[in-house]
Amino acid sequence: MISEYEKTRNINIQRNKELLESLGLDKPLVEPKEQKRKPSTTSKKRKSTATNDEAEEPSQPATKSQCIEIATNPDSTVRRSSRNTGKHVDYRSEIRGDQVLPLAFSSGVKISENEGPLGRDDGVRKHDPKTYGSIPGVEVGTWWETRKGCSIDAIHAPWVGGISGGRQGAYSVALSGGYDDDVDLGYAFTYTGSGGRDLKGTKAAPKNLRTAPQSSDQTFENPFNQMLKRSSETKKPVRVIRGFKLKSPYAPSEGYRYDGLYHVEKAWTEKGLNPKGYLVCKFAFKRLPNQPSLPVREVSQSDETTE
DNA sequence: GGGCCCGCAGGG
DNA sequence: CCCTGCGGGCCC
Repeated sequence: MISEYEKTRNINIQRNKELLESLGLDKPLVEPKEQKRKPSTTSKKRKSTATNDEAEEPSQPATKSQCIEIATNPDSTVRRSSRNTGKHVDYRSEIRGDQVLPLAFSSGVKISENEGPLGRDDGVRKHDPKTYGSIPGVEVGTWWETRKGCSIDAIHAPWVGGISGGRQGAYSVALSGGYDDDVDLGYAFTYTGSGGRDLKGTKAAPKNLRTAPQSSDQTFENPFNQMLKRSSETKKPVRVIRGFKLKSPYAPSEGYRYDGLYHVEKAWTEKGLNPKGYLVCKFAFKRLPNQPSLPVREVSQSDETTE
């Protein structure tokens, strides 16, 4: 028995896929090369492309070779899971003891060995997140345990919000599975806008939430949705991070990963995947060429509730 | 697992 | 100031 929710979701996903196809986004511009991870033993070097300024120019994405050359530091690859926070897990002995590696590492979900926050530990930014294009020193594939790390490294400033931007368009977006009918092809994806959620709850039950179910239409009046629409006009590059909650083969198994620059190809509205069919703002993203290929999860996500 | 409630950075 | 938002921690 397929639930109404499932049915609507399948329809929406199909529609969004067709939309991406109609835009020519069903295939990557460049076929991803095979991801070879050579077990280098050279010391870690972090190339900081010292091209600051230029908030107007899309800065160059890091090349693939740059990322691969970063060596594996055995001590720094110890990965903590946000799900295990406060559980007093000795990750180091876990790895050295029984050779169990965290999934994010063993399945090759990372591209770069970079692990944030980079640079400073005091939480002060070295770079301004209110810029278009890449952030100096932060390679495509850089991984953080929490959204706070993304913020410190100026990749995506908001700790919760999915969209950050300015007058000429969005600076960055976070894909974290907030909307079930979004389609993620890696090199292209659909994204749902902000708003239309009742974050306060009722007077009787003031929840003071940060996220909540859809309870009204989204519109392009919403400043964040407006920014993304602007992006589709100005073609400013948008930084994209993918989070572990995203249901996609391109999602990291833990934490958040910087996946490089995308363009917003189209903005539209459609009936969203919610009980009342409230309208949502939708956006089609396309990844810019000449960036490291995205890692794919080996374990397929068979979390379909097929019963 | 789910419910609740919190700080925080950003934008108006 | 105010309010928002694809987190996260804690408690159960």
